[in-house]
Amino acid sequence: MALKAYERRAHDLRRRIDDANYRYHVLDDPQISDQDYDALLRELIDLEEAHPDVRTPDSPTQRVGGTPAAGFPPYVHARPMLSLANAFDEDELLAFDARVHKLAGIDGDIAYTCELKIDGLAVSLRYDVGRLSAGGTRGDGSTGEEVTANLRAIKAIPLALRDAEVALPRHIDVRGEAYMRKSDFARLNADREARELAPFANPRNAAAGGIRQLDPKMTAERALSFYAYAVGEIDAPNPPQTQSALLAYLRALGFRVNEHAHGVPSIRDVLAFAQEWEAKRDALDYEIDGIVIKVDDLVLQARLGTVGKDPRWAIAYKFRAREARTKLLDITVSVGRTGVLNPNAVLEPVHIGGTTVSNATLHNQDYIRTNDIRVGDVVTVIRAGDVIPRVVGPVLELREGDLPEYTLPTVCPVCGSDVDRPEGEALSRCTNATCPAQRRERLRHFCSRGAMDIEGIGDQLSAALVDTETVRDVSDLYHLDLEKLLTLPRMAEKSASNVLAAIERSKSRGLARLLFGLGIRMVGAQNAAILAGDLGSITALAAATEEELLRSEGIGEQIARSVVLFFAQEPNRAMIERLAAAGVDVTAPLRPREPVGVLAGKTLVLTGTLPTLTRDEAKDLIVAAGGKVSGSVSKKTDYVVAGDDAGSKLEKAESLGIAIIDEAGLQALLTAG
DNA sequence: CCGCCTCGAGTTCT
DNA sequence: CTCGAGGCGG
Repeated sequence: MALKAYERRAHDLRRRIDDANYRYHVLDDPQISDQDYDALLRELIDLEEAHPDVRTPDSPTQRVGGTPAAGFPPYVHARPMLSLANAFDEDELLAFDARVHKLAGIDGDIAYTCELKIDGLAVSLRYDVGRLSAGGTRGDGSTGEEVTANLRAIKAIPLALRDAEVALPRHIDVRGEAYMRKSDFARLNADREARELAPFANPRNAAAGGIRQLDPKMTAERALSFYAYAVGEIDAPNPPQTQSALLAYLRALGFRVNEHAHGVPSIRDVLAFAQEWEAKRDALDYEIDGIVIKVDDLVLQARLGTVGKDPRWAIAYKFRAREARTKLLDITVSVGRTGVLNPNAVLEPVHIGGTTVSNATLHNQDYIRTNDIRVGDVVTVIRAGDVIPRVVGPVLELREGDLPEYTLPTVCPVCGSDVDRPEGEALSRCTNATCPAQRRERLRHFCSRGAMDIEGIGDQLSAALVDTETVRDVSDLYHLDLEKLLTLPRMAEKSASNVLAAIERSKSRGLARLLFGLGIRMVGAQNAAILAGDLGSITALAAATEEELLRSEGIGEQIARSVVLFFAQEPNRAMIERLAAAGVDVTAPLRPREPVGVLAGKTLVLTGTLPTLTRDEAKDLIVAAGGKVSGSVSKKTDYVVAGDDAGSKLEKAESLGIAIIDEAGLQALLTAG
């Protein structure tokens, strides 16, 4: 059957536009001018409008066609999108290589593929018989959000695969990174600033926001780009057998593949690649935060398998902490719940690695003095292995004129009372226990998760309650009513009754958490639990002498004195009476002398993020089984429970030869008895 | 009295 | 997570 003339023309236009797209977005080698491109697209749009029957789903006019979705449906990955373990230095890369050798039972060199780790958003694209049928974000690795319409708006993502060089796969999931070029990011932010919108902190955030736009037109405006680097489920004749072949295959199918990806014969070449790109990263037009190393042989990859969510055949080498220079505009001083004066650096906002830093703690007077940090200095700020930025010191050659040395105020910046700094101690404290700042912070602490866990009372509401004198001490919480709450700003029926319900629920937390919540100096969660378990009730505690308290494990003179002092004060005694009278549980089950349970006498340390349990849940389980949870690893530690992104504690455990288990291992221990 | 171990307190940004 | 400091064993 003969095609009508306009059908042939539509087909021809689509082919030429797709080709121009491919050359422009994938090959970076445009052959026709923007004007010519626009003319072709215009003609096709007009043609399709005149003859809707010639419109096809993969027509270039359909990139921004989809209707805006309300929220995103879940997108289930046929094969999970894995996360990567991190290496932070060469030794860890070498350790990775050694592990691969050991697991694979190979003596000679192992070939790897090195790829730049682009800082964007990982997505998965599903192609059925050569056509983009769906796409989603990584999410938790097994389920993400279905954002097909938005992914179609990214011009570097082919709507249909090319079959010129390789046979089309019947089905393929292509994984890659959606990202924003630095130049596009700069343009976007300039535009947003002109429109008085808040600029994005970095290209990654802008890209992620772009993908999650409800209107695909907005995604298109973000000018996102895409690099393909992996394949999930695949059903194809002669699929590639190595990662390097896989990248070539993706390129043949019409994807952009990063041109710096590079196969190497051994780990030594990986180190060279890492060094090269750590030095050259700023020259690229996109952000990278490291490199990804994969075992090249896909059969060997499959043999090595995964542990948890991390493949054993790949690792991410993260570049060392980023540092930046910025101006120290001011030093402000805040007052903590114990009265400690905390100097904070107010910085001219500066981008470090992924985020904008504008505040950083300066710890105390000594830290400021020893690092010679002065207001007005240009300072160096780093973000090390942790996420918390640190002001390391001034850039002395940029210091202008005579800047005065900084000294902490000698009176409290909030209430004006005297500040006390005992001989030899690092911290200065406001001496006024009724200082509004201290009262706000004490209330916040009382309501915090580890203490009475009152949902809805955070720093905002704590401050409002204290400042309006609605709550003078924590016992007043239990005499609040709707009427009083509704007088506060941003408080309506709904939230007020939620808060009241949360307060009601908090009455049954028990003595250990109550004691911790009271914020007695030197009594944290651990000591509170010990004291509660040994004395059983707040009346017993209030009546106890120093000598009696000293019998408890880990309680020495200082702590005992602090507890006695707290209960000797009349306002505190009155507060406790009121708490008990309001129905707050002020008792605790007495601790058995010898812990019982399968973990009796065992000390465990938690690190990283566990797959299903929260840190608190894991801790509760261990304690219930008679075990102890400690914050730091030492010779006395029996097990380290390691989850995702485990930090230095894991290293320490390895160096001390302490048993390391994962969540499943912990569950096994718990059920063993 | 010294050194190890543990605990407390405070921390940035999204 | 890190620092400072209290508790306690050697």
